[in-house]
Amino acid sequence: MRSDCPISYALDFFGDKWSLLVIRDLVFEGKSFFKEFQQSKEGIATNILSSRLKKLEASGIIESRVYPQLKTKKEYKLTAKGLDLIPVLVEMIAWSAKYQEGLAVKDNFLSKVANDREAVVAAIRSKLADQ
Amino acid sequence: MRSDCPISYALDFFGDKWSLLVIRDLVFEGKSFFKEFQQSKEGIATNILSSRLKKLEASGIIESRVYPQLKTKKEYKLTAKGLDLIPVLVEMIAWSAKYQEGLAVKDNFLSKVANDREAVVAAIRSKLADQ
DNA sequence: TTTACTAACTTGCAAAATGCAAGTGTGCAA
DNA sequence: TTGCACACTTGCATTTTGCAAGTTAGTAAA
Repeated sequence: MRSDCPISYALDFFGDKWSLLVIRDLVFEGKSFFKEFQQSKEGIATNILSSRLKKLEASGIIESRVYPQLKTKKEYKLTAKGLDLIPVLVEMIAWSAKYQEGLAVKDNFLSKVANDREAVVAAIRSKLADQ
Repeated sequence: MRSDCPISYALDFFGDKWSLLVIRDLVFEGKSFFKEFQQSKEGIATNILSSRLKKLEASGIIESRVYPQLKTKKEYKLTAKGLDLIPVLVEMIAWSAKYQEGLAVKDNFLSKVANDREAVVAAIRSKLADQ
């Protein structure tokens, strides 16, 4: 930890170009497996992905278990601490959508967030819980 | 830009360990000058600070002008695009405060955010506007 | 039970980013 | 015109990242 600043604390967890993309894949893309993360369009290298998954797990943001149906696979999922990052992601999406056209953001996302941000977060959470 | 994903887009701006700390200093610490950023407790190197200020300015998140009272100084301030990152910072602070005790977060910050997040953001904005 | 296949890493090495110390250039005040 | 403050810049060592090529272990068909 670099200081007692909460922003600095958060950046120690996901202040890089890749960690939040893994979390994005878990939250919005329904991904759970190493290979799925690897196939995301940003193209993360396998060594970086491996180190990020380890760091996120050590940080208590994700957890993993051997996938029962195929024991060579590991299944990753968000912990409560990881799920609580959804509001951060939502604000980042809203900010990006406001300042850059053409991003992959659903049409009425901005108005939904402006109108009832809590409901947007709750909807994302409940969709995840179904899986 | 690595992809059309809004999270990825945002990370291209501030997906590192330093950019958001500069923005934090601008938003919460009332800092405006190179030396002030440099003196923050995390200890940013001058070359990194210089490159981050340039990148943030090129991105339209901050702007600078020669400080009239002392022309060797440059004064940095947030643009509208930068000010719109306040909600992201607020969510990050709330997340950190929830999961780590002892951080420098005001006592009732969490309850204020839970109770009326918009008001918290508006209060930060209006305090900044006074300067 | 051998062979092939798949998934999740690991390793080696080159390239890029970062950290640190020591400069440089410009304005200002004595 | 000397000294100083401030905002950078430079050089170099260290660290992190990116890429390609392994390695290990479970699975499934021959």
